[in-house]
Amino acid sequence: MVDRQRGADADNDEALDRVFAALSDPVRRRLLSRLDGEALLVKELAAPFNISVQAVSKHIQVLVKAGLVRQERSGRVSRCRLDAGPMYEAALWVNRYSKYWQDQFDTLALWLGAAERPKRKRNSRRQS
Amino acid sequence: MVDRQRGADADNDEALDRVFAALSDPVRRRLLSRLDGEALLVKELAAPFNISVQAVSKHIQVLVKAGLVRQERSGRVSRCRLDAGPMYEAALWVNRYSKYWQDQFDTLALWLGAAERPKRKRNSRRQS
DNA sequence: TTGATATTCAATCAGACGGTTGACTAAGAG
DNA sequence: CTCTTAGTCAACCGTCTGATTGAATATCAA
Repeated sequence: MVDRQRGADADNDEALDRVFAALSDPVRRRLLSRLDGEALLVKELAAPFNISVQAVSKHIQVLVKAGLVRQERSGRVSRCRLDAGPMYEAALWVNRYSKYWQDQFDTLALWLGAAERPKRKRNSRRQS
Repeated sequence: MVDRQRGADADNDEALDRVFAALSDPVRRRLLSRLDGEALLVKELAAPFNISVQAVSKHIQVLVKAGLVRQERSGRVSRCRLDAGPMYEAALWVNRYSKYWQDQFDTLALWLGAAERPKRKRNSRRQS
C-alpha cells in the first residue's frame, strides 16, 4: 500500500504514464501512424506486421487503455479510430523543454505552420 | 533473429523507444523536471523521494541511456545535467498529431511564447 | 447447418522493470 | 590511518510486458 500523495505533483499522472508507455513501442507507434486519418480494422492494422494478430490486438488494448484509440465494434469487425486527445498532455510535457532546442526552433515552428494548417486564419479558430 | 528492416520506417527507432520509455515513469519525469535549469548531484536528486538512492541511481542510468541526462563525475560526486536533445525527436513525433488538438491550439501556441523565453536573443530570427 | 472469418480470451514463457538490501570503490574530513 | 560520504555494482524478488499457441465467441456466407 504505497501512499500515493495524488495531486501533490502534477507529473505524477498515471494517464501520462500510460501515454508515454504506449508510445515507447515501435509497433504501437506504427499503429498510431496508420490510424492518422483513417479508421482501420484490427485485421488491417495487423497485416503489415509479422507478429500474430493476437499480439497486435494486445497492442491495441494498450493504446485503448492509454485513451489513444477507441474501438467500435460493428458485427464481426472492430474499427479502430485514433483519439489523439491524451497525447496533448504528453506534447505539453515534452514541449516544456523546447527552449533547449533553440537551434531547431525553426523546425519546431515549422510543423506549426506545415502541419495541416492550410491557411492561417488571422482570427478565430474555426471550431469544427 | 528478427529481420529488422532498419531505416525502412522512421518510427522503428530504438532511440525513440528509450526516450518515450524513460518518460513513462513519474519518478524519471520528476528527475528531469528538477534538472531543468540546474545540474544536481545524485544525492540531491534522490532526496525528495522515499525510495532508496540505488533506485534513483538506476532511474538516472535509464535517463542516461536515453541520452536525456549526462553525468560528469568530479571526485566523489556525480553531477547530473539535462540534455533535452533526444527529446526533440519525441516532441516532433507527438506534435505530428497537433492537428487533432485544434481546440487547444491557443494553448499550444502558448508555450511557444510563454515557456521560459525571458529574453529572446537580440539578433533573434523571429521575423515570422 | 456448416464453415470460414474477425477478434478476443487464457495459459504460458522469457526477459525487462522497479524496487530492495548488502557489499564495494573511491574520495574527503578528522 | 580511520571514518564517513557519494555513488555504483550485484544479487534477488515480485510484477509487468511482449510474444506465442490454442481455444472460445460471434458474425457472416454457402
